[in-house]
Amino acid sequence: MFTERFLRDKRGVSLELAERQRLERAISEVLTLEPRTTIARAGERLHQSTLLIEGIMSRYIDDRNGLRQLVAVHVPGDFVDLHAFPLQTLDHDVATMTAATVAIVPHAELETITLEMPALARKLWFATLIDASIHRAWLFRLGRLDAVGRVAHFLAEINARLVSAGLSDGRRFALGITQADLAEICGLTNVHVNRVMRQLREERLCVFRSSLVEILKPEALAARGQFDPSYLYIDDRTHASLSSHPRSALS
Amino acid sequence: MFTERFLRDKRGVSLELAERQRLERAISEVLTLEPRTTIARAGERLHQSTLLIEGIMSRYIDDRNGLRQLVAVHVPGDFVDLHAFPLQTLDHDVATMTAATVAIVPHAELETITLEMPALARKLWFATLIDASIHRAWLFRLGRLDAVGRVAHFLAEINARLVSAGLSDGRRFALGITQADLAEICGLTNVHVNRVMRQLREERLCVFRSSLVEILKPEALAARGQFDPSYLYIDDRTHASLSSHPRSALS
DNA sequence: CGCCAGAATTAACCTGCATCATCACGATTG
DNA sequence: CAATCGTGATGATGCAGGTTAATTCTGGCG
Repeated sequence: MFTERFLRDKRGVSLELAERQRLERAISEVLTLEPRTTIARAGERLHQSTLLIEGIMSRYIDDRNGLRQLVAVHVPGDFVDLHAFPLQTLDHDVATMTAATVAIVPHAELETITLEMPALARKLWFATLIDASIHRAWLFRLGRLDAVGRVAHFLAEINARLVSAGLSDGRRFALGITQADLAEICGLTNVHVNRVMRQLREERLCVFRSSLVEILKPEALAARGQFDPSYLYIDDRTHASLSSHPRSALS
Repeated sequence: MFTERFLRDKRGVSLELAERQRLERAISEVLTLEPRTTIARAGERLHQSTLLIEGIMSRYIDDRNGLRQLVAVHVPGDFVDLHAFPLQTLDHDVATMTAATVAIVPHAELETITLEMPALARKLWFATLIDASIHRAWLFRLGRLDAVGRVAHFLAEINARLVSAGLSDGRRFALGITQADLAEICGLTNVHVNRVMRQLREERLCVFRSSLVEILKPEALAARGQFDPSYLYIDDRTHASLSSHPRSALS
């Protein structure tokens, strides 16, 4: 079951058995990829999309000076470049961060699905809109938070998403990325990220060591980053405890 | 024809006559709105979406201190909160910036369209993905550009979009927003935006006065903001001249 | 015509983060 | 085993942009 984590725990759109089976049938191949492998470049015409099964992937935009801004980080269960199906070409590059396993879904299959299973098509649409929602949270992060807040917000987000994927217990998780990656995510320099991590460590909020993240005070970390998980559209029943805002708790 | 500008000049997805007529029929009412009117709040359950016919609208996320980060600015022809149809609730607020005219489309109508006209449904999906693409360009802007670059990038973007909507000649356009709005868009303070505008004026790149924008050197402005319009998915035939990158020119 | 509110402008001061440089540690390679 | 490289850690210095506050400018309106 390669699609096991896709849309798992997402509010009101869990897949029907038939839909899941149809998606499984749509997979043409399963690949393992090396770390730091680019699988799609901006402007290329794409004829397939990529469902991430294992590992961490990223999407990024390069600037004139070779610096890059990450615009998305993907965890297992994410349909990384599903938006390439309606868009046909992308505005950014797509790459693995760690070693990864991915399932390839030809656009021709998605085409058939949109014609034959409109309810499933709607769920695919929904999945791409969650990515957009995460983009907006990242805009908030870059536009309104200071360095410590940005890192705290990102770590709280990735923790929530990994909990949802069954890959974090809410306090500890493996995240095979470096401080330099964190810098490209948060719009900072790697030097300053290092100082931020020290501060988070000294405040006993969070420890990041050799790609293992340990969150000591989840609520305090979320509060420091003004993190409110509602933009992730995770089903409330499963994870009422991730918020820094009481109003998001189980009602 | 309220849908006249919707998906106009968008690469490969112009509407068929029947599709446009179907969309027109889906409109339940047309409203005029005051400036600075909030029409949807984060978390509310929505049962309709809003097509912007005239005026400028925005979407924004508030922070703890009452500061806000704009995550989108909309021009006539944009289906402002179409993503509320699959998502049902939004992660942000939606408001007018200027006085505006909007067409209301009930989600029940969109529901019918997805069942009966899958090709049109795909184009609606496409429209929401352009918004996501713009989000990514904004992430690049906030993460990698300095203050002057951010403002230059935004003004170049909004110019390109208004050209596409037939509301700018490529050099001059009305944009009923203040410097404080610009600050909320670019993640700056209004004081600093003022400094930036003076610099752009002194460098004779762009003049912004009482909500009228005049771009003196479009190419230089785009270059200063590293603006490459390909993320807008505008049909190349119509606007090959907006880029700062030769490779985006008419081929 | 004077009044007023919102917007733009400018100045003085301060700070968060970039920049540049160096060093330590562990893993990988020849 | 030395050499190299990737990653993390830390100090010194400078500047872009934030903060605060005061002063115009502008358009609308009685």
